[in-house]
Amino acid sequence: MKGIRQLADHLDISIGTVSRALNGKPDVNEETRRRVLEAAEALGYVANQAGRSLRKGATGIIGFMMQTGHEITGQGDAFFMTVFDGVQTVLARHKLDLVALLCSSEEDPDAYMKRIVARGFADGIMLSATRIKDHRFGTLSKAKIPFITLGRSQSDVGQPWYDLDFEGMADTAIDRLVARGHRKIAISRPHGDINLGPIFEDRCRARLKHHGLVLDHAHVFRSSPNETGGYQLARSLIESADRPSAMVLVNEATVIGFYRGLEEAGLKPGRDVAVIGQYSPLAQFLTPRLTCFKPALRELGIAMAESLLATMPAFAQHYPDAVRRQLWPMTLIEGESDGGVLTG
Amino acid sequence: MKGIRQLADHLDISIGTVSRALNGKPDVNEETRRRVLEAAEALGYVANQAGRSLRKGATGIIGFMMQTGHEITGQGDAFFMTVFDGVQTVLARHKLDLVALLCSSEEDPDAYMKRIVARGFADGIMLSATRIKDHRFGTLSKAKIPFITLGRSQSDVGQPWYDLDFEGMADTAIDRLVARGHRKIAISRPHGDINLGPIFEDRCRARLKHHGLVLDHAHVFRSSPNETGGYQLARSLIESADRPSAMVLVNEATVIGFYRGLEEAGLKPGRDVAVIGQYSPLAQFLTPRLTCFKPALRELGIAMAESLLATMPAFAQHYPDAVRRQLWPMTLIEGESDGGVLTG
DNA sequence: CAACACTCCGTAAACGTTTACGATCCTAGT
DNA sequence: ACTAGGATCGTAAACGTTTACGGAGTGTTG
Repeated sequence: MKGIRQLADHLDISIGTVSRALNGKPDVNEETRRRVLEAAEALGYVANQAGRSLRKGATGIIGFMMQTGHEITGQGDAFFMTVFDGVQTVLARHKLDLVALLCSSEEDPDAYMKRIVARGFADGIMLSATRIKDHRFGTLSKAKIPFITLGRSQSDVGQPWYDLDFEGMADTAIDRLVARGHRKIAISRPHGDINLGPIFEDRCRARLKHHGLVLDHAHVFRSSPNETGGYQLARSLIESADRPSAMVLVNEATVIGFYRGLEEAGLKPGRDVAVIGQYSPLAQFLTPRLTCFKPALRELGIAMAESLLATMPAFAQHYPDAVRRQLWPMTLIEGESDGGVLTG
Repeated sequence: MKGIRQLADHLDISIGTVSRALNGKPDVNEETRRRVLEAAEALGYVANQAGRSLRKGATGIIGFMMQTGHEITGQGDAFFMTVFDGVQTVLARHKLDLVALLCSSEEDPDAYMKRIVARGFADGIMLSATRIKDHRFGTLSKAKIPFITLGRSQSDVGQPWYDLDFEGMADTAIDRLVARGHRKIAISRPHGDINLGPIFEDRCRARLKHHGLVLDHAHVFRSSPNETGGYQLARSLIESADRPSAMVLVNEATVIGFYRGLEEAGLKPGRDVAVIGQYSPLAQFLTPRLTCFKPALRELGIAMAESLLATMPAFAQHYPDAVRRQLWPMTLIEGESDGGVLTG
């Protein structure tokens, strides 16, 4: 089946009518519409995407940008896959397709986004791993491409965003540790310029201050968001002067390396060092089970997709009260990794 | 910048010349070419993808299909991300873009592939999680879309494929366990119709037979390719009559759940039950460290991309001796999880 | 000087859609 | 019977490129 031309000839009607029939336009006889749909099905006709995009100036694609090279995307694929799944269910309603735009580790993320934008790849973009200064925001904004971010940034241009409620996580984690008698509490934040870093550190510091405690700068550790990063984190913690009795890990991928690092030094998580982290599918299979914060990721995907569509003129009508920006709650899952401080 | 028309007007030359200059065609004066390139750069002109695809009948996109909903893609994102990274480096040479095509858990993979093919989404496709009978092969073959699979299938249509060398893994793992005195060896294979299942089981059985041993059907376990699947696997193993002393896990995501399951029953991996698995970033952080088989994934991506391009007329010339099909080797990483059987 | 070759460039068609506009036909109201 | 208006459909332009073809100009050869 070549194109709409052949389909029209086969039915002996004009291509205009065929197009209208296929696209559900009103001014076409229901009987003809039925014939057209049947013939299209029978002959396996599907509209050519290039032709359609060219004419309509839209691609019907929503892109989700990710970085390959697991240095950065150490977040575990369960994370993104689950979010994607939620996004999909919303996009499917509007016959939009979701694709993951994969930026190679060899390419600069900002340059990559420029290419994607210039090519007119997608009608809307979702992006994560937001940095403190993130040029992708400006690129998208200038090109007037609707987008939403998972994560905040100083480069905010008024776009909608969602983010995990790391503030809530910080507060609850600190409160909990303090209540269990911990006084010297350490935290880890992603290294580099990931925006989450300062947000989490500042909030932890503030909450500790609220309890009359201080967050020692030497107790703010930076780690790669992966297993090895967690291992090195444990090493650093062990060697640190005035060793803290508790650690809050903001990145979920570090926890297993952290556990291992402690164990090699004869320290047991939950007994010698209290550990609180972010949920990952591993959390409940660790020994001791990790006390952690778990976001509802599929629902996050749904909400983000709706928020994005609400900013796109073609779909906004369907989402009059989508929540534009939101700190996404995480629920506490109690494990045994955050025991109290040793008394005596 | 609207289109090539504006750029041509601005330079006061025809659009034909501009197009030729931009695309590196020979019959254009080098001086004019320079001017065109400079102006394009200055005005930020980039060719509209829809127009170009329409005319050329090609999109410049290679798609890699994945399933969301981590039931299936429990393989860990480090896995795919690393493969992608390799693929990218090859595609970049030809200005091809790689996107991940995400099939929602709610949609049938075969139907999804049909949609993608019909839309003319990509010039070439890579796919994984191949099933014993996989209709995607036929869909792609009929549409004459070049594709390569990561994994084999009975639905083979002569397309190029790569696969991890699970046969080699089976042989080496069995040999190793047998040499350490194990006689009752169990294996786990993915449940459902993933093609890897029968391949791995058959090879393990054959290798055991080679040693004069039999693979009891009751000792062939099926598990979901994720942490929970591993946990349930341990439960099943523990409850099984005539309990095996060793287990070979073909899926890397199951290992942590398996460890946990054993521990809860007071069994120690490497002492009470020997465990051999497939590498994952977790492997070396488990206690005991997992003895496992590790593929070079980035290189796999490179090789697969080259093999795919070799089947595409437009690029074949660059890859005269790409390896079309290949069992990708895995190297043994020795941990402490596969100790010998208890004597006495 | 004719003939030819070569370089460079402009013209226009083609790719497959969607959609504004107008034409046709039919029904109903006067 | 005449007109208004609605239902349905055909026509053709437009979207932005690439590329086959041919033309103009210049230089080279016999």
